[in-house]
Amino acid sequence: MELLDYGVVAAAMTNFPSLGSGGGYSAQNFQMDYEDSSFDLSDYFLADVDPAATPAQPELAAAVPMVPSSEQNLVPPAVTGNNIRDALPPLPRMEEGSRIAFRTQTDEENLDDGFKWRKYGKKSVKNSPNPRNYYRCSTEGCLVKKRVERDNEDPSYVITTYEGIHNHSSPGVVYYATQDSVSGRFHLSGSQVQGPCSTSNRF
DNA sequence: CGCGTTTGACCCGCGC
DNA sequence: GCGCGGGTCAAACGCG
Repeated sequence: MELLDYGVVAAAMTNFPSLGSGGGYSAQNFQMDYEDSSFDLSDYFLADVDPAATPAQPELAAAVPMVPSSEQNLVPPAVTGNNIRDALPPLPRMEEGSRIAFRTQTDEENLDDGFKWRKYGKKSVKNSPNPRNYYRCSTEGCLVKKRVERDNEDPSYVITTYEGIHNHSSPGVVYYATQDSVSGRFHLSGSQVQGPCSTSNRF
């Protein structure tokens, strides 16, 4: 298991833009699952969903711990009220085949992450009673895929695996990073904005 | 009618 | 070469 770099963090934000906001659910304790070595992906997030949390105050509290220690000097001293994409240092370009996975405690099978997905397949998986669903981003020209399956060991969790990077912005979601003055941690917040979907490339 | 879902068939890589 | 498992295709169907 490797630590995430900024590119992966950005991928997480880009691929999961409304985690905790747009879908009507909230994510807390957003962190890497360092212990889980059974997952064969290079990047693995654990997102615990608190259904009682208000959608208006989402937070992805582990943005800073995901930064490799060798690059922590790149963290800006304070980013309050700025777009997270402006606050972070230049991102390394993710290769096309990059993947990222989340484990989310939710009853929702198909999480609303702000993007429009089209289901194209369903397969039963060996050693798992739960089928795996395959989705493609329905935006024209976007080749991002995601797999969604229930956790074999704990059906209350849903494992969502994203493959690829969106070549367009999420419809109507903007991110803000704020820093907790007490803990020094950065908090990532998302909010819906009005207007047409931008199709410009990121960064 | 357009778009999304369902589902069986098909393809491909891998291990034996 | 064969079987198995994972991933994708595409026709049929449903829904607004």
